[in-house]
Amino acid sequence: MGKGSGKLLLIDGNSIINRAFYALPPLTNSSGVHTNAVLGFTTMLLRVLDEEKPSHVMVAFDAGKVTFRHEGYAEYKGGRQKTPPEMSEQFPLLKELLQAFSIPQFELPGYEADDIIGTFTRVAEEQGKTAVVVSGDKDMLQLATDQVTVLITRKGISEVERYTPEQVGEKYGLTPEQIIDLKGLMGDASDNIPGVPGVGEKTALKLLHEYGTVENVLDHASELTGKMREKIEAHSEDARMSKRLATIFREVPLQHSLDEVEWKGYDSAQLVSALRKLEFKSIIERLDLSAAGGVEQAEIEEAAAKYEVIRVDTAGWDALHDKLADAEALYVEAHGENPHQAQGIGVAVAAGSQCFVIPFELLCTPEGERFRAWLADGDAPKYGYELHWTELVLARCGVDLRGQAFDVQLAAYLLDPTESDPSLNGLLQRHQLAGIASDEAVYGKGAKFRVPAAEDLARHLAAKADAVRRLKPHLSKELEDLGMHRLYYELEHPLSCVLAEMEKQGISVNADALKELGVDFQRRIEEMIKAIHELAGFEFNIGSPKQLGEVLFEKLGLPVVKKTKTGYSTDAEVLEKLEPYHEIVRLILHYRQLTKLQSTYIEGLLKEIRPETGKIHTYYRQTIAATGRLSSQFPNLQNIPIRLEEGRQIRKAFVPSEPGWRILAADYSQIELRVLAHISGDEGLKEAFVKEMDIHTKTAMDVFGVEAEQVDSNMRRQAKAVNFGIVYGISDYGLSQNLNITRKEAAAFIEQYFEAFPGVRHYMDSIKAKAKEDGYVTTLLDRRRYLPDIRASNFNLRSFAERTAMNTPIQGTAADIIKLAMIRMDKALRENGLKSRMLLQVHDELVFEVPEEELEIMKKLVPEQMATALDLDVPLLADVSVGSNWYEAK
DNA sequence: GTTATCACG
DNA sequence: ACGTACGTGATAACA
Repeated sequence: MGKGSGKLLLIDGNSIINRAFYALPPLTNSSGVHTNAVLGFTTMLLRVLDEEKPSHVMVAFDAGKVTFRHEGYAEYKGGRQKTPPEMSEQFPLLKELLQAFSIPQFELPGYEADDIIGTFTRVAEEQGKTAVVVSGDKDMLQLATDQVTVLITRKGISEVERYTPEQVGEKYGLTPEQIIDLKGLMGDASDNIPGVPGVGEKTALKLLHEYGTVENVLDHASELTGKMREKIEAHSEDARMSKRLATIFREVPLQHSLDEVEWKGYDSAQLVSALRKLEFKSIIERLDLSAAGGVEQAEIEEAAAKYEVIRVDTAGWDALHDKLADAEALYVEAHGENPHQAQGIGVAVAAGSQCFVIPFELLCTPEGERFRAWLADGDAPKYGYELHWTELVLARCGVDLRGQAFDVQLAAYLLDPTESDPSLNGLLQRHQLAGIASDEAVYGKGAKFRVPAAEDLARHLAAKADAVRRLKPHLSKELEDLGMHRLYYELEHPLSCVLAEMEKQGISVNADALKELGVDFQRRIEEMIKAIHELAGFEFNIGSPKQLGEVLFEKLGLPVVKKTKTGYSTDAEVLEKLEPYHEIVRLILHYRQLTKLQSTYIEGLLKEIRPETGKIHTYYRQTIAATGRLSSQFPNLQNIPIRLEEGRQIRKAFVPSEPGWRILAADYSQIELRVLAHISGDEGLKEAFVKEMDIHTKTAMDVFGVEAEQVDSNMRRQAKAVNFGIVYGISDYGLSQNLNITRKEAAAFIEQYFEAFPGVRHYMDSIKAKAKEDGYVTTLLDRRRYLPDIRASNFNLRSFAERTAMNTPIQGTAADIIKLAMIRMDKALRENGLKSRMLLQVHDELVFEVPEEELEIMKKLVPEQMATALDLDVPLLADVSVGSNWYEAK
């Protein structure tokens, strides 16, 4: 395409979809997904394509919420109504459809669609091409020139008004450039652009016909009279700013050439499949595409909504009971993230060609008995979504769940643990299955949450149960294909049931002990506040990093060590460096420490103790950590203080739930370095563990080239840091930061380490190479993590991916091992008929409560099960200890 | 909602 | 030359 020929079609995506949404009546496809705005957009698009016959096409979208316009005026677009979920759920659909049309989409953080379009028209003009801009926003008229025509939708979107500079002149008596001045004076309520109050279109036009520009109007304000003069003089700054806000920025840094938006038409098969998904039958017919498209899409359409929704109420139970033998998928809906608190909404079961939906209130009625028996029947297999969470929700109203056969969320996590959208809709989309309505659209968001009418609710929950059923075969096949079948069925799936038991059990926490500690902390915090304010010379909020920064660096003039994006950094690392300068710093550090303990651990934990039982029930999330670790929420019991004595006291409140019982804790010794010894095969490292040497001392000996007797505590400390660095995927910079040494010195340590442990060096090199080759890394049990950035040309991204490649197999294998140990312990407790209970997991530690008479056997059994969970080339070792609370079990 | 900070392995 | 140690969750302040 040479210069001078060609016509660009530039579409303001946000504006058009917005117009379309409000112009067309609500419309949903058979699974309840709203589609009216996409339909309107499509109609407009086809019409303009037909009429304009462009050579190039693109659609621009606004990206993010904050643009450069907010820098000068934070209220820009403020007070706008939030986008209703029925509309926002249509954006992904539209974007998918545009892809099927082979139409490129542009968005750039910090800029709006009209800026991108403005930039394209500038480039088009420079290259002697013509352009047609489509928008619902009259602001765009400022772009009109001899080469650029602007189409503004009217009456919905089926018709457009065509504006060349002449037509702008006819309609407003202005040049296109003056449209900006018009807006500067009259403002725009929808974007929260103020303009001059009291000046509307009429007045603004009159002024502009007389004076031409905003600036000129302001310069000649003295020639005006009365109210008008007062208003304009009082709001001259508003007018100037409004003009700036209304000006389209035409220098957006886009790294694209016009060639990239050249449009050669769409692929019929792709388009028809997208249109079928949306169920836009009339458009398929209009384009005469009925014959196009593969069988696959037809199947998808057929699979969608091919079931009957049956609402179970007081009368509907019998039909459900008859079909329970065929039931496949279960979906339990509850509102809230915390399974120990979520409010039950409804239960859906997909069975044969029917989906039954039971309101949650009916679950525990006498009529629900047979259904509850089915839920509790271990021989009645159920596919589900987040079954572990579901089990806890049901348990709260005394309903047992057994027979979990497959969890689509858990499976999806194994297939890609870093996938950010774990929702059912996300899963459906990734497997190219028909989507369902978004929760946001059905229930509303945040405070506006409402359970819809029974019929709408039933349709939604039925769609979810059906989605689970449709997903299951795809996911289990993929697990099979990737060789992850055993990881799922032998590790993660059984573990989810073990976790649910632990969480239901909970751990007893002595509230009085916590409160007592809290009183002490509070007294000391108040003393410290006084002392800090006295040293500063005035009162301020020490907890505010902003105010603290001002006090330290402006009032007291301490040196600025580090900055954050928003101001001075005041984190512990910085404060430690500042300690010698002023005694206030030490107090602030201590204040921080105590307030952390008070708010997160005293007050936070007290809120989580259930008054009826005195227990805390955490929730282990099994599908969060990219490495395969668990995470703990509501509250997090994996970060209870231990490193500093003051915080460690908190652990005294964690006690056995039965009189006379004890807390038993067992933790793996150096599990990650042992894993490293195994997977790297390094002889020296393996030998160190076989001979049960102190690994940090051994490292110090090799790195510093000295005998064991010559290793002092400082050498050992540094060697320990090197070992941490190795596990994290070492870099000289990271190690230098940690040890407060120069990068050169750190690099020398690392080199020494690799010379002492050549097998480790080889492992680090080969795992990076393998990751580059495959695009992912795996653990010993074939857990997988993709590293898309491993081949990035950006140094930072690539380096991050390389460290992850080195760390994930180590951290992930350690996670595999303790998970195995948990399953084995659970089994061992049952098989030996023991009363002891597994309560907590903290990555390399398991915590139990044990009756006195089982102490001896448990002290042997637990470390033994942990040590033999997986057979490595080095021994695994678990240390065990017992106490009357978690503090003492150390 | 995002940011800074800090608790753990 | 590039500039971060790996993996999490909770809280208070701020926007």
